[in-house]
Amino acid sequence: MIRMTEPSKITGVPDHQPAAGGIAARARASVGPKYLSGLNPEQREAVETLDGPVLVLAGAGTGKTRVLTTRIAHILSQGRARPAEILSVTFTNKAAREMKHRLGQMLGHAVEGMPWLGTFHSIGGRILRVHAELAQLKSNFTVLDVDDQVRLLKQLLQAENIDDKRWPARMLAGLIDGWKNRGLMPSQVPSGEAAMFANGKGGKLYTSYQERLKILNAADFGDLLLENIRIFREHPDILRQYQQRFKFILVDEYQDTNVAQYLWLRLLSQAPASPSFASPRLRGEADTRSVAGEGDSPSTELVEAAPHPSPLPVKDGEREKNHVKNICCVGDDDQSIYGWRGAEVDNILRFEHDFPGAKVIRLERNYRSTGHILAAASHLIAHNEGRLGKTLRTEDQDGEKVTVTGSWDSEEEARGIGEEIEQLQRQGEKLNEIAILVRASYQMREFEDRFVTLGLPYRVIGGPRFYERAEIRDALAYLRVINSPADDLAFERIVNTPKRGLGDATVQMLHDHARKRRIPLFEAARAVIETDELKPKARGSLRDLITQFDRWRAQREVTAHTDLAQIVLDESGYTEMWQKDRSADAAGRLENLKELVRSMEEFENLQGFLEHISLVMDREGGAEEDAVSLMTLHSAKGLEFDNVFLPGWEEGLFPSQRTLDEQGRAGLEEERRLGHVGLTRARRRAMIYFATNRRIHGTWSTTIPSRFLDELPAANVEITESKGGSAWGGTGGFGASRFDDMEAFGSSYSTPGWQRAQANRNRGSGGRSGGVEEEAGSFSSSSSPDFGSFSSRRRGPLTIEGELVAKSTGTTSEFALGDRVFHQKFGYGRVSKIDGNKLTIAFDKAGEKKVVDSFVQRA
DNA sequence: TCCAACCCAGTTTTT
DNA sequence: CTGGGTTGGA
Repeated sequence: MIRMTEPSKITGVPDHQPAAGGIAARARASVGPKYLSGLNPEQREAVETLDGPVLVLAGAGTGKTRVLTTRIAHILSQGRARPAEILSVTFTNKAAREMKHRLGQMLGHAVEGMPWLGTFHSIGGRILRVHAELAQLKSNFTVLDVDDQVRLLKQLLQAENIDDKRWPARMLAGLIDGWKNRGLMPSQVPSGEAAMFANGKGGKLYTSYQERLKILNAADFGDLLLENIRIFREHPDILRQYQQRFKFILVDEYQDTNVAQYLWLRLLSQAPASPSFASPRLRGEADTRSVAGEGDSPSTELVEAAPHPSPLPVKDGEREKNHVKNICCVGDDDQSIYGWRGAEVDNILRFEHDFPGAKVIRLERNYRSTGHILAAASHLIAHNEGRLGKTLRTEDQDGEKVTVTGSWDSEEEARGIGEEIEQLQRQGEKLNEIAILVRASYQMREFEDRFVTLGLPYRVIGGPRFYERAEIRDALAYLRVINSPADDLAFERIVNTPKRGLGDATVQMLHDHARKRRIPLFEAARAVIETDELKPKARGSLRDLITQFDRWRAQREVTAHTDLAQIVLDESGYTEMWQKDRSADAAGRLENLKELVRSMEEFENLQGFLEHISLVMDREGGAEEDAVSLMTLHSAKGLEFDNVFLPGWEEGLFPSQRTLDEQGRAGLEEERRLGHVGLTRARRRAMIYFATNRRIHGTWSTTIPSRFLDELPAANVEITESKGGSAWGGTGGFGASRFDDMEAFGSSYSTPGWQRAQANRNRGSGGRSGGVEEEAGSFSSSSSPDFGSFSSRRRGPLTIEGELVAKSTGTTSEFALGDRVFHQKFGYGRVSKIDGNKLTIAFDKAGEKKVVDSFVQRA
């Protein structure tokens, strides 16, 4: 059972990978350990070069994860280090899990867990908990999510009397996050930048934000690394301890590291400096002085500590090779797509400079895509200037050319792709092997509507992650308040959720009280209910809430933490709140809550659960069923599919105008890398689309094809007509030939959705220029008057339509007019019209929609 | 305190 | 055109 979200698909390590080429390699392979067999010479070199800094430039589909895991296995089997002496960092939990999984397979569970294999943040958090007191925290500190962060900043803005309309808390959160990404503590923020926010108050706000965090015993994501860096710099003995512990360091996705992560790695990667041995000054150390002397004049600090665009270069001769630990960074500069989030492509581009004597190994053999796809992707990315340069090659066949298809508008684009997917499905392709990769998430809607109409199963990848969902955060907030009564942010979050009549006024009052007496909100509440400052109603419900919390805390001693969570959710009325909710996603939310409680079992106790949850939780595994995947190009990184659709290649959308405006040439290059990532997701077929007209913010505008289309090599690309026949073996072009195809397929494949698609297709690309007026996701076309002009010309569709009519007059639908139904996407509604298996439903929330009956169930 | 009518702004996302 | 957030009335 392999599903798209399964770890095994994250990076392609195909079974069909040829044996290592080259006589020497083959000879070695025959004598080497078993895990080395099957590696190609470059991969093998990357695995076996254990000493000194190594940069593995691993192009898409070249077996990057395989190299990383095999390298760890090699280190262990060579006895060079014990599991606990290897630091191995990834960006995502998914990647970390995947590595653990593969290591387990490779080593046959011989090695008990790798304690230091994890994400930057989880490892940083772990280290910070050990030395929490050095960051004025307790070891059980809370990791704040974005919501908490923003709420806290809002309060600070209010306290400063800053108009949070003009200076939104979210913006400040972004700024602070950016500073932290760059490794800047409040005192190190360049004054110009600090002044940008709220007329010069930005820096001060950052400072007071940090102070508040300490009081709340909380850290945000940025702190997990930044506080590590601070501790390492201020306490060389502690740093040395970690330097000695980690004999080997491995880094995944190095191209995505930001400055803070870079500094963190740099500090850890230095050979432990023995007191008797004067170690050369490294980049990381140079900064130490400025931070250590925080009271010093700000000017020195600014000069030294504002590493932008990248920290100070290491001067030649500053370091000898044997002072750098065995660090191996794996990455692909051509897949760096997170610059806007603080990632510094520079880190990977400057690796050799930062780590003199570094061995650079290129993995260029691609085991994923066909020749045409690879050529197209390589050509495209070759237009970038800021890159180290790799040329992907494959021993696979050329395969099918990459197709480029123009459509009149985005709706036709969605129709065309929907149709093509059904075509592929007919050819026996699994929907799981089909993906649509969009630049911006708003493009998804059109496809969703289309797929709902067609009854085509699809799944959206990405979107809000599990622990980011409101219901999960609410539930966690309850548990946080139980765990630590001083967690004001959590208390504030749930004090009136579900509604208890404790609104802004009450909360404000509690705040005043708490601030005056310097006590947590919860304690303030306890005090306030003894007074008559609140109206009886509010006072009563606040008292009830506090009594409940006291009871839950008492229960904590005698109840398993999972049971406690269930009790809290039920008794607080939180479960009930969603049970009463009639909106479409209420059921899903209740399901998520169950999942949350279930997931708690993996942890020892409530404390342990809360400490890890914010770092480790991610979205649920998703259904196993066969479905088309719909996601952004960004979330597609690391995945692969046989068939990949790339819609929306238009100037302004892709490359995104905003990125171009804000980042200029660097932005363009990042967009191009995004295109490269998109293309290289495809194993066998890559299909690019562009539309001439697209609705942006509600208004239609004409667009021009993306410049990236011109950058594709003509030899590997085929321009098809608005619904190309040739892509799947037809004669191409429209008119009679395509029509024949339809007739041929009509007999064996005749879902109503498919038939509608045929009708729509003809309407959209043939007769009229638009389709603009058609309501998205509706069935209007199949019964609209102009269908006549279509059917009068040809017999085929008429027959199909005949069947459809015959079907609709029968009593095939299990639904009756006025039935209450539930739809996965639109929620509850009432059937207002029935036409065969097509239902018109007036949804409570989503309005009137037409859907296939198999998509709804009786409510 | 709560809900409904307005108004405005509008990529990409992990931890 | 949508959704989020704010404002105004009950």
